[in-house]
Amino acid sequence: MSTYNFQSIEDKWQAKWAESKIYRSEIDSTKPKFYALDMFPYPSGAGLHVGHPLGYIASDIVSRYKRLNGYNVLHPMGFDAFGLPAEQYAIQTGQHPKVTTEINLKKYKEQLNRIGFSYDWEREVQTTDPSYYKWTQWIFIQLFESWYNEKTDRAERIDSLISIFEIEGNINVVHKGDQTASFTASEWENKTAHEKEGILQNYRLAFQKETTVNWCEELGTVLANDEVKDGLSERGGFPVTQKLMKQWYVRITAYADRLLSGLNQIEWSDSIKETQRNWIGKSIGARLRFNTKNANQNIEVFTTRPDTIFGCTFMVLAPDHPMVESITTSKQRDAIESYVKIANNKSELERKKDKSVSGVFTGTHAIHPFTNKEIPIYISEYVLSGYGTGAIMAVPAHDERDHAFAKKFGLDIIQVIADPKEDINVLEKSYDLKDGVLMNSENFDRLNVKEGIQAIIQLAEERNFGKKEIQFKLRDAGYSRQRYWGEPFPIIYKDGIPTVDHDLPLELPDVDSYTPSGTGESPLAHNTKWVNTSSGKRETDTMPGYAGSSWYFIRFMDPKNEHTFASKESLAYWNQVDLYIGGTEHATGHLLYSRFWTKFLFDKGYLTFDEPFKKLVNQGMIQGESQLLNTGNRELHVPIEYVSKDGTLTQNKFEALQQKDSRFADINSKELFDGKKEITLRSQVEKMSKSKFNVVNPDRICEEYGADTLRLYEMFLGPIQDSKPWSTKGIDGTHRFLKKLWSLFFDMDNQPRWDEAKASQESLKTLHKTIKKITEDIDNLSLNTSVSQFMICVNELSSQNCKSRSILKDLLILLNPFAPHITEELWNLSGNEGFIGNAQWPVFEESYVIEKNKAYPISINGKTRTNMEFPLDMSKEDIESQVIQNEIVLKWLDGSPPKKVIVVPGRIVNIVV
RNA sequence: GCGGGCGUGGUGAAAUUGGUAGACACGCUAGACUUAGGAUCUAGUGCCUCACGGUGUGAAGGUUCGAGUCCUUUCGCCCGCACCA
Repeated sequence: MSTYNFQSIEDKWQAKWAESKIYRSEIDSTKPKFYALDMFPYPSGAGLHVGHPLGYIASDIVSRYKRLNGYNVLHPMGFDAFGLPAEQYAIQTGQHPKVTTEINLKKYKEQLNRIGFSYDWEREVQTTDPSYYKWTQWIFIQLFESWYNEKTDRAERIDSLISIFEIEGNINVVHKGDQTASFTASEWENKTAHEKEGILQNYRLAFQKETTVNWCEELGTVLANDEVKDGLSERGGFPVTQKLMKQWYVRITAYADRLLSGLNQIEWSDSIKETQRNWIGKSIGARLRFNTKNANQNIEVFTTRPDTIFGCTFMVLAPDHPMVESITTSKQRDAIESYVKIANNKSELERKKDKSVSGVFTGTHAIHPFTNKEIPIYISEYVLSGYGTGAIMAVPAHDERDHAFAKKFGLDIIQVIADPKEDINVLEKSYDLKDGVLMNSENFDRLNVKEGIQAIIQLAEERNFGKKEIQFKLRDAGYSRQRYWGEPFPIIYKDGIPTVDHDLPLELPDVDSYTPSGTGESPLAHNTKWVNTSSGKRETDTMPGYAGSSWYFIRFMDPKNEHTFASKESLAYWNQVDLYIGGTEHATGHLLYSRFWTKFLFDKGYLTFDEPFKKLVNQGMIQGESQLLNTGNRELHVPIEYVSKDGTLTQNKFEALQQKDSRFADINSKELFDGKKEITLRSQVEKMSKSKFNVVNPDRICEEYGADTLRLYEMFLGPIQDSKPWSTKGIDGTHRFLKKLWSLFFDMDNQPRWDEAKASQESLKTLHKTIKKITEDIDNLSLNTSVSQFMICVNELSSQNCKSRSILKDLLILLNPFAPHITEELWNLSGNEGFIGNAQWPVFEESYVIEKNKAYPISINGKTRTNMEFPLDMSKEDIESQVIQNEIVLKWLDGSPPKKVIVVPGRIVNIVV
């Protein structure tokens, strides 16, 4: 057998690799390690399309390359299988989600294996496996039993906090958590167990809180902020409303600062770092207290612009601010109440859509802390209760939103910042920039904005009505889902107090129905036998999707350990993920939660690193090329398998389609084709999805061209970071390349071509150019240009009629990471021992590529006109004197002497005329 | 509105970081071999022009001997965040 029969080659080697377990990875302290990770997939029923493996191929190339360079490589794969889609599917079909998940998972694995990845499948993890989620539950317990000590700036055991309370109360405790009234040791002793737990919940890193949450009626569950897009659920696109519920939370806000600063020490793309910075949303400002007239109360506001306080002419509270009721005067009560009612009934989506200015006066005034002027207090929807203190000091001259409000309600607008560049009229338009000097601000006039902020905070602190404060947009992450298909909480309520169930794993029990109860209770609540234990009732909510995915990269290091989530030894050896490849859609979800959990486990002394992913690369999306048929009154997506390569649809195919697809059934085929054999369809690039009938399945490509061609082609399409449309047209080029490679080894009569003769200088040069380029490209993850270089290399070796076995052998090693099957086969056929994966990466030898001469481009006024070859060591002067005598140069000089001649040795000659 | 990124042939894209723009492929054109080709090989292919030559990296300026690359302005597209005080 010596023609390129990719199917039998690929089947054969995949079986041999699996049999010989050549991708098994074990700790080996004699070798440097490399941890290459893919974002593990969520196995849906649709299977993989060609877009999914893009990143997997790239990380597989790097993994194989690192192995050839002597690294001990950890390259695992697993499945994230808890969550909504599987459960929705289970409800629809009445099957247990475990069953459907297993079917999907099997299909995914088959598809992945067909592409020839070098995964160590012995390390596979599934988030739904009790031996895995045992440790997800364990980490939750660690969070529950920890608090964040601001003094040491790390998470510590809750036991130690309780000891402090017992000795001295909470007076000296500084923590990152919810505000807590101070108490002494004896006050602590006298509290009931309930009260104590209530206080501890303000400190715990996993805690319960009753708040307004994103409630999705259709899905019957609460969603995290990053699971909601524009007021609709990310999964399914159902409306999301606000609802008051008691929920579990994890205190990611305690880590806000460290999540922000940690970004500076990891190699991630600017855009994803920026997205995380935005999401964390740190702003430095001040908390200021305003007294109210008559009503003996203080209103606290958060502002980033304390320098503008002299321009504050009114205040605004969020409609659901707790003080609204108490400060509203009887005269205003009706108006306020009806406004609050309307505001509360609005869904998130309605509220976002409505940009109109509205509000109501409470009837009460506040006292300006500097001028002692009375300023009215309003409520308005434009102030959000969830940010800052839910109340603002309004400075219409320097805030666009306040300005609009002031205009509408006829309130004063006082300019307190002068624009250094031009005269401005703040009555027309607010001046929001942090650039300028203070005015109308008594003693603070002439300070610039930065100085003004400092000075006013200082004075506020001295006079005891405010202090410097930092606010984050980042919210604590909701951790409860009222659904079945997730990790159960290891929590039992004893007399209403949540206590830890240490008997792990707490397995997910069976239930009669997966349908949400609609009352906000999880389906688990139906299983009373499970819920009611001898020591109390179990928590019936389950954990969110990100619970299992936040730490899976750790479990891969030691996936079978029954005693701990991963041994100290394996953690110390495999350490951080060196290269993580995945989609950008996880920017504020998975990637942020993983960083949070890593930092937490680091604080607890379990990890020696506090950033999980050293380098992150986001692969672009592969879009589909939809084919649209114009039927006169509408355009229909034609399934791509019916469309010819040139984008036409034949009448025969169309009629076959009519039999299968009811969308086309009532179209009159004769009228549509009107005597023509085929119709040209309109193609359109859009998301690859089942609903657009444009999905290209990698199995089909493997069948028709082979996995090696698929791998090469996906890389050849362009930089992995870029999104690009899939076009099956271009794939012939990479397939042809593999055939050309084959014909370097075997001639047309299938006879071996190679010999043991010494390689020519030319071929050595081609080879070493290639070694250099491929090595650099893989290090930079510029894999598209690598494929080009391979093509150049094979083209050159072909035209050189290269037969040197040593050259061909090195070429196979270089190409192996990209096309593992064909290279393994040729390696074997051309008489090499063992697996090619055990070979050594060829060493680049500069002497082979050094040139003696250079064909200098000779340009006149920057435009290339001719080429002249000179030795590389020729002096500038000698080159110049020869160039100005050149025929073509003389023609351009047209008799006059050159103004200037620039000779850049080894590069270019430019003549100015 | 703020932030990040991107605009190069008919198409996917290269360009040693300021030095021959369009490598490598797809497609297309012509030819060879072939019973046939959706196989293989050869040549050509940015645009305008018979040609000499001109022109060309979204647009307009600028710096430079020289700009796809640097600077300024501007237009368009994609992504993220968004009454965040």
